[in-house]
Amino acid sequence: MTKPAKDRKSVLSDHLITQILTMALKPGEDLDEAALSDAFGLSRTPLREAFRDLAGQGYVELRAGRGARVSDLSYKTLHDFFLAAPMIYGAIQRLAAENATLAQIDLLKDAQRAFVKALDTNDSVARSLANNRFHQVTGEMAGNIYILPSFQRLLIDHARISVTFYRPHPAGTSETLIKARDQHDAMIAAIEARDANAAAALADDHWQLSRDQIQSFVMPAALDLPMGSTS
Amino acid sequence: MTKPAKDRKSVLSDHLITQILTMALKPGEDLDEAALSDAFGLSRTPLREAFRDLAGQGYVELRAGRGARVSDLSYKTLHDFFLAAPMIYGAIQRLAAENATLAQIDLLKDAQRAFVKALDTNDSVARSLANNRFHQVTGEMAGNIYILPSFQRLLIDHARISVTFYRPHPAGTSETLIKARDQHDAMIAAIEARDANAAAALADDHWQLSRDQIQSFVMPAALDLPMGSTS
DNA sequence: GCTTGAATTATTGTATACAATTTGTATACA
DNA sequence: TGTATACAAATTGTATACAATAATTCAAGC
Repeated sequence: MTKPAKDRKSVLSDHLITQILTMALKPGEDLDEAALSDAFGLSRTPLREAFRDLAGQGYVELRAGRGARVSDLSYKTLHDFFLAAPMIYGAIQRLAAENATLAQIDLLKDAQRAFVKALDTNDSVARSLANNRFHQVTGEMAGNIYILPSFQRLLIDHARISVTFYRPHPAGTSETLIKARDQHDAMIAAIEARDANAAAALADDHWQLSRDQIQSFVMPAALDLPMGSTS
Repeated sequence: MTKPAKDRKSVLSDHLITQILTMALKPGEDLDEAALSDAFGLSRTPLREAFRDLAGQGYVELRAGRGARVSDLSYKTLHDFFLAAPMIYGAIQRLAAENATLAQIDLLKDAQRAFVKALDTNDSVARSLANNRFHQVTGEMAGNIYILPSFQRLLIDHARISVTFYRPHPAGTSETLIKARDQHDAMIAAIEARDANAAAALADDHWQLSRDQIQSFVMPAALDLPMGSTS
């Protein structure tokens, strides 16, 4: 009845990845070898190999003699993030438009359908993962092995930052999310039309949107009430 | 007398890294666990961990059930390389100029001194490694964790491509290498002056030089002899 | 009461034994 | 002669035992 070890290992990896992307495992949190090997029915050897794989992809950090912990997400990284993201995403979008196969375009449409569906459910975790999936596909489309590593790391923290600076919207889907959805649609159109410039420009728009979202979180719109009023 | 295992492990990693960068281990060549664990006095467990670390950094590839082999270097990767390199190196140079500490600038000067020294010795392997070291330092200076992963992968293949397309020069140091040396000096000056634009422009020049070198290798200058002449 | 330091405990790192998979080889058959 | 299949050998993956290292506790001294 028990699945082969190979499967258990990838189940563990997938589990940790989603936990990290959705911030269920917080940055800096450390991973307990004993507990996880117990929980997933793996001995420590393959478990530690999984940790190393995740470290190579940037999900966790391995400190000698002190085990693995979830990668940091500091103010410094936030700054670096918004510096690097427009350039890398722009390059990925441009290359995606130039190189995407028809099969990949179908995958992107599937991803977008899942994203739109997630918008309806109001499940912010599902939404973030669906968005992550969408951009992962654009990365596959671009297919440049030198740009991909940086892009993947950006995707990790894109998801985590989105969760951090997400504020639940009172009623219906927020304007920001509707814009994001429309931008995704425009990206698909640009890629399908092989219009690299348009795709790159859309990447910029997408980042403007992300920056705005965070700014409005840090500096919320002033309440429309006179000072000192009691509710 | 035997050193602690921790050291043996890093010795192994360093050894493999230099072997791969200098093409002593060729792309696609596979690494023998048994032989290496024997040679470096390590059991297979830490050895396999080292393989995974190197895989995460892009030196080797791990194929399930079939061990590790040195990362590929195909025509496709060559194309991708020259597409990505100017953008990434430009960004690194720009950020290096903006963020380098004085201590790091000293390190860069040390690296350049070593590079110049290697030019004199006519040892192409030492030269390539010294050049690699120089650019590694610029990466540290930039200090952007999102751009670094792609930059590191470019550095690996920068070294390997240089070795591949290097043609020994008849007498003295080749013009290309002298130009490269001068560009390095200019980079140091730009970084020290905090001139990000100049630093970025120098990255472009550096790439033009690399492209020229490869083009002259692929398309050698025509021999100045009439057809059919006998030597 | 706080700091320092030794002893204890917990956790991480390595080695080895065993299981599972893949690869190579020889033989049978078309 | 070429292909398929069964067996053998080699290699890779996992589990567990042991060693080394880091963290914690508790007591003694300042």
